[in-house]
Amino acid sequence: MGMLLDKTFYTRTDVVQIARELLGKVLVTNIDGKHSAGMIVETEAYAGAGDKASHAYGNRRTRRTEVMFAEGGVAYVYLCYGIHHLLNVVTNIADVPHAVLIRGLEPLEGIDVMMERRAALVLKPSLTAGPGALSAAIGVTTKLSGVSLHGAEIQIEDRGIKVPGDSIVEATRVGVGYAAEDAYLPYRFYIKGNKYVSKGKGL
DNA sequence: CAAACGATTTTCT
DNA sequence: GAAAATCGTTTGG
Repeated sequence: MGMLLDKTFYTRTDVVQIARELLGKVLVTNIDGKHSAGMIVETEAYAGAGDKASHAYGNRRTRRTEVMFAEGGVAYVYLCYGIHHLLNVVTNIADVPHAVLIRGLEPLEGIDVMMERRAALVLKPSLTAGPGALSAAIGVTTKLSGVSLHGAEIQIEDRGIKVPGDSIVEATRVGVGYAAEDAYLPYRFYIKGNKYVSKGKGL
């Protein structure tokens, strides 16, 4: 219980496989002195240089995307629409900008903290269903971009939760229609029937 | 230096 | 179902 994922989990080269394996893992944060944790139920892979949907397509290297070029095992947090913080897990070896977007989380611990951060009155799936929503709930902001997943603020644990293969659904990514043919790649994974899976936009 | 846009969510009609 | 909110990053002049 509570086994931190080894660094070698993140430095593997198959980002799609990592995205699939992250389902059922537990994302833990300790931010502003507040603890919260939730099970990952939805992810999307972003395959760097060859993926038009990735910020790092064509090895585009800027101050923002620099974090993705780091060795796997750090967080990449991006601000979208000036409002939402999206949490990604950087994978692969250094200089290969692969990442996995965490899109859905099932609350396990610190639910009161999450609700407080989201100003929610009742616990409902929308608390953590969706990348911007879950980031807000667990206190992740762009200030945490680049921090290690083995550090104090953010960790990902394996608590022995097993996700049966037939409960994993493979699908196309959400909100990346601008990526042309790459928008149809089966890079999205989620746990079948889980209430905390985002609906996405065009489903 | 100025302008356009987005890996989304919420709210209103 | 449609539109607004809102600002850092990127791109062009």
